[in-house]
Amino acid sequence: MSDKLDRRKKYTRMVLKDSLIQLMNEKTFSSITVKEVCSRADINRSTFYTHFTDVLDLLYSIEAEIIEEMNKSLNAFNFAKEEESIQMTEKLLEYIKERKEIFEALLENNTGTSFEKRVMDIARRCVMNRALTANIDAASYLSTFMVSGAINVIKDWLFNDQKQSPKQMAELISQFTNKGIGSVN
Amino acid sequence: MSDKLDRRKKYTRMVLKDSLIQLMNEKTFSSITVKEVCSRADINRSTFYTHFTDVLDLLYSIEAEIIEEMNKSLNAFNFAKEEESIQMTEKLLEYIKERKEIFEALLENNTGTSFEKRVMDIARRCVMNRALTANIDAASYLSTFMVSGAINVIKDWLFNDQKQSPKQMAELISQFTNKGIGSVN
DNA sequence: GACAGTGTGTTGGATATTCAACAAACAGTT
DNA sequence: AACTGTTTGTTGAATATCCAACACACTGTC
Repeated sequence: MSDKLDRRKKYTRMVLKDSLIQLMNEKTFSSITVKEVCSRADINRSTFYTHFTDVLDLLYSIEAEIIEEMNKSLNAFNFAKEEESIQMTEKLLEYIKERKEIFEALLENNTGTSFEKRVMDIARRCVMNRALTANIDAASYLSTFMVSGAINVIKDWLFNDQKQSPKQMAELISQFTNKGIGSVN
Repeated sequence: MSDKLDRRKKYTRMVLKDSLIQLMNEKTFSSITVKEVCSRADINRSTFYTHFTDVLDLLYSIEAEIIEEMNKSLNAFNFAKEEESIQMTEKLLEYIKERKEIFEALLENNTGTSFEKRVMDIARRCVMNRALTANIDAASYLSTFMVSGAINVIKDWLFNDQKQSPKQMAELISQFTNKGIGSVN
């Protein structure tokens, strides 16, 4: 998209995001203040407000970044050969695992909506984005929704289990679908 | 000193210094360009010139930072108890070791002046600074010059040997002086 | 020698960030 | 209820950085 952002803007947003992710690893989302995020990022508080309205807004922008990243992964996945797909699923799982606390924060901040619904919402938005881009055929469109088939397994692994490595998980999931996370082929 | 620098200035100088140190680990000092330093630091080249005149100037500012750090170490060292001194020497040696490439660059860039002379020059400047601050007695003043007694041992360790750990070196040096790196006590 | 390619300093206007200050909302204390 | 301390948005002027452009010097190549 608008990839021609000023160096300063890029940097400011990056450190603010990093700062929030760090803090989410240390305390609950609702206890994190704007002041705290800024002081850790070493960014003036007034600058924060030129980019984001509040901490939740910042969180959403991180989420948007994740969605973009998942989009790329899913896109690449659908066009990958079968033997590469397990490896790609593994990478996607690693990516999700690293951002576990963000999903937790989104969950915490959306009381009423379940974790599954929330993740599916993100997945749906991925599909929307992908549908808008060209060269998306019906098969790959459908395959994205197949992710939901594995979502409960992933959730369990993410928040309860974690006994398997991302690699092992990727292989496990590939047994349930015919191609990694899910594709109708 | 002027510790009330603008956040932006602090950041800019920091990343430029880091960038140069990184590059010095990869190639010779004289082959490093301003453009290169800036591009790695993700800082506009014109901004570079508002802080430093050229790459050598940047290097000197790193050196100045080191000198300041050595000053602190030496000051603390002179007022430390005997049993703490070896430990402090060890820390100082670790600090020097981490910045080995800077000394090399300074050496490379001062053909004609030997390594020993160069280090002694730095040491002298430390002493000058310390002499300007209050509460420096003759003993601690003198002790700084005692560093030179161990300088050849350190040099050998730094550029040839490196078989001993900083801890072992600190103990070794303490055998040659009566208190760590050197103090008349 | 003409030429293309690259790094150097420098400039001016556009843009982003800082800083200090403010009023307002809120939580906890006495 | 008054008080203290903290966070929140917001403002305006000061400051720093960015960016694009420029002339210049240097290097290697045809």
